[in-house]
Amino acid sequence: MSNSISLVALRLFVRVAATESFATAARQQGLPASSVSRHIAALEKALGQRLLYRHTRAVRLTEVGERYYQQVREILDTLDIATEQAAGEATHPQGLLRINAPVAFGRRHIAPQLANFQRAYPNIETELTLSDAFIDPVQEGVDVVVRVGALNDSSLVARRLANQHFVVCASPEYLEHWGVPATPDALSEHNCLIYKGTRGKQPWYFRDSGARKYRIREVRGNLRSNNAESLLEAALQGQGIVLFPTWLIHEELSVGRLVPILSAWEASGEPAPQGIHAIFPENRLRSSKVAAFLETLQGAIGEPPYWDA
Amino acid sequence: MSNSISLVALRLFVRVAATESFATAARQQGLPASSVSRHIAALEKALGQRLLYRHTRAVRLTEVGERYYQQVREILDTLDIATEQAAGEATHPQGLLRINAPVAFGRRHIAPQLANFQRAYPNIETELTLSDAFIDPVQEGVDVVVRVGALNDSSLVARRLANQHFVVCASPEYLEHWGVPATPDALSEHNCLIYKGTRGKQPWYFRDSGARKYRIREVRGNLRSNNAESLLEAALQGQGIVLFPTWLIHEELSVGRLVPILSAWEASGEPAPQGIHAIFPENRLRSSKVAAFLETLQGAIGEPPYWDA
DNA sequence: AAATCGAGTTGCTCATATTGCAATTCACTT
DNA sequence: AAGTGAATTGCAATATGAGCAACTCGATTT
Repeated sequence: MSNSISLVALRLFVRVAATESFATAARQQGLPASSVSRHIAALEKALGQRLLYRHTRAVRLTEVGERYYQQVREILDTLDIATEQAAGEATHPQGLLRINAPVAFGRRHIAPQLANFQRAYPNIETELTLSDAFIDPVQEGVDVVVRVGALNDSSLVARRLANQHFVVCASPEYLEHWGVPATPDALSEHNCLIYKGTRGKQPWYFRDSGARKYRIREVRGNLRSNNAESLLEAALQGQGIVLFPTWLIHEELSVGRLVPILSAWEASGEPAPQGIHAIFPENRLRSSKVAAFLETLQGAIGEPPYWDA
Repeated sequence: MSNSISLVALRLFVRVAATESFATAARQQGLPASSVSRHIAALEKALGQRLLYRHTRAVRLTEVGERYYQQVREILDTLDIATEQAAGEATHPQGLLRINAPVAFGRRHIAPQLANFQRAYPNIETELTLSDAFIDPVQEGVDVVVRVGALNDSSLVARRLANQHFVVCASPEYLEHWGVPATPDALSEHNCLIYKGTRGKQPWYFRDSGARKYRIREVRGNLRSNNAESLLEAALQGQGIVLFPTWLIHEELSVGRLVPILSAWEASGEPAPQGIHAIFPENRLRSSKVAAFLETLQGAIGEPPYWDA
């Protein structure tokens, strides 16, 4: 009987289905796992159908569970938006806003804005998590995810917050000691600190001012890392030359602890320009909390972004 | 907080909004009025918004209430359909099916079919209410409404169950005593029992077999009623001539208690052919209960309907 | 003008459902 | 073979909703 179904049960089901785990669903909702178990059981009993296969190690949706999950997720989202609107939150947004961002970008450009944001919207509680691994907002139950660089898919909506510019630079001490390279080719004579992530060594791209295509320039050096801030640290200590997006080093550039070089060329860490995006499930598009946050953030960053101005 | 909202509260809110009354909503859901009051109050508290104006005599939706009502109604319908599907009811429909039909048609052609239907779908509980006043399925919380004749609006979906044919007829005794009119014009010499409903006296229409348009023929008589079965009763007792749809009198025709006359003409109680329709909210379209019922009913009626065969 | 009626709300008690914790089971990992 | 993480089950404390009755308020009736 559809009358014996409870909203919490549906919410929990969606969380369990998204995370494929009773335990993390329980944690996300701040309930004991036992409650989750029982709610799901009650839901299954009400439907007379098994929604999830419980393997010891993993939880998998059954066929009907899969269909039901998709439908219920959509329904709950719609309900939440409708409720939010009715609650007048469209004019005075309130509630919990969960944000996820990359560590470096989040610390530099999200966290500092949060105070402003909270002041403008005192009824919004924010929860900022920083992580560099890609986060699926629907799986994690997060409202907005900020990502730098390429977007893979999907059923998610992205909004460009800013464009990304790279500069080649080094500390004054380094340049004084080793000289300033005059052309990209000259970099082969220098110690270049290279980012090496999951996609291998990040090549350095250059193009003449005004040219359309970037060309790869081979560079070498004695330090590679998958952690940008370590490379930055090394560069500050005069160990070598780095290629970084401006949002990461605008502070160091402005106080002169790093000096841009090769300014006659445009450099990049990507074969094509990449932006900084906010990503969220399609349904969150109309959430006033998300809208308010993005509006504030976009406004604070500006166009061009303040770190490039 | 959208988390403190309960499904029952939403269901009750929809019922209250549809009926504009706490009391009837309570009755429909089989709950004490106090519970309804408290659930609505809780919902309003959760939203921080008043959804309904309580005037002593009537309950009216506020502006936000109106919007929320539309949205929630849609959401609940969607949820119910999804749940029904997940419960495997698509293959084995079950649950409660609420049907409303006009008194005369319902008694003759719906009620007798119900037994068959119940046998075919033993898990469906049916609730048949008969009433001649037009019923809004969403307001009354009914799944299917059967209506004869013109459809007014609306946001509802209609499905034609059968076409309606009229015949002019009288009892053998009447015809023996007063003679058989040879043409429609001759009716002016006879006692015609006329239906007089909310739209005034129902005129009688005739056309030659094959002609396209009906023409009104004035008729008179000493009995008018807004109740078809009273006229029928009078006709059976030899009081006069009646014009009725075949579904109403096929029994009497087949046993000879009424005899059709003027068969060379096509008669009608409406200026244009009118059908018999099943009406339901758009969302119920995909309800397997409703689908099963309509399928069974349509099959039982046949094409042409059994009362015309 | 007083009385009545219908509709909604509020107070109170009782039954039921839910929570949270502890104990148990189970399958996989070390 | 023991250990671990994840789900389920049992149980006591608690919170929640149902149901009934009393109460308020405004409109219609007498």
